[in-house]
Amino acid sequence: MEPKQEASTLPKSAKALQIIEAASKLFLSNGFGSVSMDAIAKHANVSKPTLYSHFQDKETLFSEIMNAMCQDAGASQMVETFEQENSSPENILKAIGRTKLDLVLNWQGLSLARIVFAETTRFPSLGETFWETGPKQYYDALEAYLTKLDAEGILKVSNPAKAAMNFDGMLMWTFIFPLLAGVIAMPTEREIHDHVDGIVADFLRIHAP
Amino acid sequence: MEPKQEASTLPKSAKALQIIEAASKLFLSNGFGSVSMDAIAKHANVSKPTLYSHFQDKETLFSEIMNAMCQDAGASQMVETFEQENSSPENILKAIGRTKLDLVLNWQGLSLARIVFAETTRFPSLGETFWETGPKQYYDALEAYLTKLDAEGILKVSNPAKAAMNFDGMLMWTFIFPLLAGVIAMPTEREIHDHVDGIVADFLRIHAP
DNA sequence: GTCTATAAATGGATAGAC
DNA sequence: GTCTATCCATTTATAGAC
Repeated sequence: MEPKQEASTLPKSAKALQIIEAASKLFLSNGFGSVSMDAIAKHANVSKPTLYSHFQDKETLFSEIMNAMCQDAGASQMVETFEQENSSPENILKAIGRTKLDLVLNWQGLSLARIVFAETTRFPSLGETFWETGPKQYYDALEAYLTKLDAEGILKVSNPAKAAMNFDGMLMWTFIFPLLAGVIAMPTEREIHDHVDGIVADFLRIHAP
Repeated sequence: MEPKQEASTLPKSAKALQIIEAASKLFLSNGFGSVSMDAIAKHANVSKPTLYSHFQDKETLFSEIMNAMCQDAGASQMVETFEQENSSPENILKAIGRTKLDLVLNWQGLSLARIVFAETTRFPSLGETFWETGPKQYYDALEAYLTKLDAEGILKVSNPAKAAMNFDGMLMWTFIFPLLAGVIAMPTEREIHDHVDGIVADFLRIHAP
């Protein structure tokens, strides 16, 4: 077997991609335990031996897929928006808030959170990858921005790290908690918009100089 | 072992209680999928036919136990503390905050949350029971208290329901989110105490008249 | 009512043909 | 590399003895 110039990202064959796609969907929908390798093979339109030729076992498959998903979900969106210099802190914070909520408040984001929370005791790397690639980057960036606002005297933020978490807590909790408990429907864009405006107003009041 | 006038609440035999106790522990530790009826029978020191004579099937057993646990966890602690009239709003809010965090930030509370979030799609009644018996009662009581403070002009709370959620969000998020993701250890009493003080200060600043 | 033993089905993983 | 067919362990659930 000669390696051609095929392997650009990583040598993933078409079958492997089929498997990953099917498994992702099934794991997100049903968690780890109640998804069988039979079901994955069936939905991917491959046989079980093919499945096992690409992935060592079920745990490895799950770990690889979920870690990749955490990275995709995190890396893509958390680096932008912050500090288009020509906008007011109020508008920047609103943009940050809406970006965050848009990222999380949808079917995939919620499912990912469910899985991470449920399976991180059995797969510790899952929680770590999720945290490092997602929330941590967000909090670090937000903390840096708040530190800057404090240094410039625009806001008074004595503990930027705590302030970032509290901002995010107010932002998320109203929606994420009842959503995870399954007692409300996904909020509309309008609801999200209004909520963010309210939270930013509260936050600015807390940290008024 | 003769059953005397034991059964006060509901006719639960000794064996049934053994089963419930063992199953509760196992479900909390491992979720629904990966706990087998064999394991439950074994830990309860009963045979499988005995297990099945008391509970129709695994799903029913899970549902019954978890719903009962949600009720226990909710009913016990949410009704007290509010409004010992002789204390300042600041101190009452701090007491409320500490009570809530003490209730949730422990091994059982966290496990319960994991299960509810993970399994509420398959067992919708789980999320509903959890919400109605726990968080909802808390938020209703807090909302009522904030409404009163607003009416008395002590604080300015234009939307008490939202304010209650935001208070709880700031209170919980710092701990609950990284705990669920498995990336921090359980906070100490000291950390909780300091955090609550900070949150209450922020909340009072938001709603200063 | 409770247990031993087992049925019936499904799970993860593999041998061997193509 | 892929599939058919299968192995073996485990799972849910029950029949029948005590």
